[in-house]
Amino acid sequence: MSELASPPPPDQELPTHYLPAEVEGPLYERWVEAGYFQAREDSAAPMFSIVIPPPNVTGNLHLGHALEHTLIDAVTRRRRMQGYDTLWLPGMDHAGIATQNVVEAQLRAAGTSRHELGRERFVESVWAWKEHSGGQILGQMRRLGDGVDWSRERFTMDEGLSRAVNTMFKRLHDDGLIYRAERIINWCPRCMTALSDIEVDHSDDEGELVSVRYGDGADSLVVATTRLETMLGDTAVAVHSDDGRYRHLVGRQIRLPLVGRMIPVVADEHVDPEFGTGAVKVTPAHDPNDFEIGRRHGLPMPTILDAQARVAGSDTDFDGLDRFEARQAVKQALRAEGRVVADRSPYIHSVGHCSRCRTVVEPRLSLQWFVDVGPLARAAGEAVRDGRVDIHPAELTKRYFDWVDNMHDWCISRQLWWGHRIPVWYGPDGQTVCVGPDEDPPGEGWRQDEDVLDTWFSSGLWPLSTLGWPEQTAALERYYPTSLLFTGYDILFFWVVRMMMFGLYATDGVPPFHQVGLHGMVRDSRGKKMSKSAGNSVDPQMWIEAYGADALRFTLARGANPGADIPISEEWVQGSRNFCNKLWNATRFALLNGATVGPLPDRGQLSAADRWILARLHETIADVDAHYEEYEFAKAATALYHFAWDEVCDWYVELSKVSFAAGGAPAQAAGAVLGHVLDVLLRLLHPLAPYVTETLWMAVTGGESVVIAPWPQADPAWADPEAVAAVSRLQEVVTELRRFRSEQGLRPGQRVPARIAGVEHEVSVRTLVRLDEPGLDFAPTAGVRLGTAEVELDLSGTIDVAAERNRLTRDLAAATKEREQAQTKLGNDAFLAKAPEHIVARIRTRLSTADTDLARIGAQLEALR
RNA sequence: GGGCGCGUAGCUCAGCGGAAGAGCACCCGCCUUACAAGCGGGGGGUCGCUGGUUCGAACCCAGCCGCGCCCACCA
Repeated sequence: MSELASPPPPDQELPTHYLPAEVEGPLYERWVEAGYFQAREDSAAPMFSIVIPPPNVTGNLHLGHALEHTLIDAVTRRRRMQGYDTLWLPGMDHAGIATQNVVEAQLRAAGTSRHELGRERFVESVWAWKEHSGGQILGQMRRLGDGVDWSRERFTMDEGLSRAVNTMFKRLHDDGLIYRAERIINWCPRCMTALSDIEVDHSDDEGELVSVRYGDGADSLVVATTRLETMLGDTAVAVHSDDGRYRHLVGRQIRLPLVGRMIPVVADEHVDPEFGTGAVKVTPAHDPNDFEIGRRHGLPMPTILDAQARVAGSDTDFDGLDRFEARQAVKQALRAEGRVVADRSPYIHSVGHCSRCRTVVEPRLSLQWFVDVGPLARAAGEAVRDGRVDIHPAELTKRYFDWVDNMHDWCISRQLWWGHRIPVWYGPDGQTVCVGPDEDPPGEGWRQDEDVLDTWFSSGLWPLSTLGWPEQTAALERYYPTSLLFTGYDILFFWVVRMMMFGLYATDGVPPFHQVGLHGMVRDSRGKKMSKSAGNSVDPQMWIEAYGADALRFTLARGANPGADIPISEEWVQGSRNFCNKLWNATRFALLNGATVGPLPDRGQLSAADRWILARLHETIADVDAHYEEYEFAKAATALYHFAWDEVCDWYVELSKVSFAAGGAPAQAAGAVLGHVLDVLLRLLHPLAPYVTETLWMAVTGGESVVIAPWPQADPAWADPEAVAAVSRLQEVVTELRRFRSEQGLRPGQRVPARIAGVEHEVSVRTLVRLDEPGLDFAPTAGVRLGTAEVELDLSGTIDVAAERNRLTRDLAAATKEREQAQTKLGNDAFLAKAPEHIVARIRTRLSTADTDLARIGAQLEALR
């Protein structure tokens, strides 16, 4: 056990309530000034480094940030107390879409757009907003007291990051893993940019399924589509090669209505003969499947929609119409020709939407940059399969594999203006050059690719770029790979996989972290996702101000089961604040009664209560420590909550009053034990409630700071089954007597004379239940018996017979049921033969207990007649 | 269409093979000298349904029913 060689605490006067604002004020500054959170790069201590997910800068701290930082900070504080050298690698989103979304929304509200504003001024605006909201959010983060260096400099897209991005692009490019190709990509006509697969949200929407006859006479068939306007770009009709219905048509040309051009009927395995008519129109430039069919059959691929999804270049009267207008116009025209065979509406089908603006995504043939993820994803999968990287909770590992094993090539070019520009230059004669970080761009007549890189390209470099990569810096040497990445499961694919791929690639096989920890999303008290549109989102700042950062943090931790979402509401935060207050007052009691921190007295000097709470303390240490190790914050928090409140406050503190009242050696022992228990408890709680535990711990121990106090170690030598059993019996007797009192309508404060026999710790019982010694005129009017305990009470008058009979009757029913259950089991030969010894023994004990209870209760009921 | 997960007290959730739990809410009594942000007592659940395995099932298996989430190129 670690004893603190510190002076006895100064006389402390704590107010009766925990006042978070007063506590938090100076502490954070003090921690930072003392350098508790600085990594000691020259130390020989083991190290623990964490990549911190950058908060999205949109102006306000939200509960997601608060949760993430609470948990990461808890992990870090524990590691620091365990003697690790710790480092956070924090950052703001440096190329993220959130900020430019905000700016774009503002522009839209002002009736303009980025295209009117111009590239240069748009980028300036984004920077300005980033500066503004970034500063604001950093200030808010500090209220949580996580002790990280949140200086502005750490959160800018600086030269170092650009260099890392450029280096990675160049390497992948030169290795042939980045290529440029015409593909069908997801295109947002409003944002006017390409989107990667995961930036598209699918939902089941109402549309219409229109069946149209293509061709004439015998050379005709019926196709169905939900996007009728795309027929203007059709270059074939496909059927399955085994489909007898259409065999005669394969290879023939049929006439495309409205447009008039002749298109072939091709046989392709992709077509499902069971679906619809078994014939499908093929629009290679506007549908991913059709594109593949087009490639297999060498079909032309005319584009008939422009960047804003207006019909263009179709050589028809529909040119200039918006895609949705065109859809109806085309249908009218086809109907006029009598070609619409069926029109199912509404037809529910899955439609892709832009995750930024909800606009319906249009598949579009366009020239984009891609990463060939094959070898990268394989390596990312391997690193987890062979155990170099652990994912917590393990259940999410399967999802990870599903993802990396089936990953499509990654479209990394975006037609946005804020971000890292693709470092490829085009020469006047069609030359292409990828310019590396130390190379000058080519001169006159060359122009750089207009596109910028997907935000996750730079984010994926986080573990590297924050440590100075591509330079071989000392930090990189010391802190790569990091120990842990802790983030929400929702960005396992977006971010984690990307970091894995880049990290492994850049270092020839060293994964960027040893462990990945995943937490859930914050929900409201009814389990609904918090969102601004649903109106149930909460500004954590308000709760921090009302209840304190500790209350918010403890609430979040108490709900954080790995990988599962956590519900939260104001009542929960209140409960946590109340818990902080409980700790506060328990400490206050300890200080008022002269609790000390120092060597504990010999075991012989300790009361049963002392030995009991110390045994429970060490069980709790072992328990809580194991939970922390597995990132089971909810279990750690709950265990501490119940130990502190139910055992320390409700029982040990009450029992210690007997010792303190006795004075002398018992009082000294209780003071030492109480001081020790609080010391350890506060240390265990510190990761989850840093401010209140720091304040109280300093008050109790007089130590410099709990931040640098050693992490408690469980010592099985403190186990004490005898004391645990004794206190358990004591609790039963006290509870039974309290129950009697309550049901008899006795006021809690009213002292009652009683004669007690067969009870081990009589003085404790008398104190806890407020029973006086019997006087000369003692005239017992009621009795309570439990086990060996016999208590006679003088209620000076008649007792409430009805209440007492009611109480005993309930007990009788319970005992009867108990006995029946036990008897049934014991009467079962199979049970006796097959159940393990200790289970049978337990049932036998239950039976005998039930028997004695029945006899006792029966006698008492009899006596009431 | 696939995959994963969940249905336990009014609400949010733990428990995951041997006597149904917690927090909040609810009812009764209390300003009892650390704490009314508190103390003591109490009520409340055929653990989604139906079968199966087992001496024993909230817990394991199968099938239903009802919810989530993720993935997916069904025109």
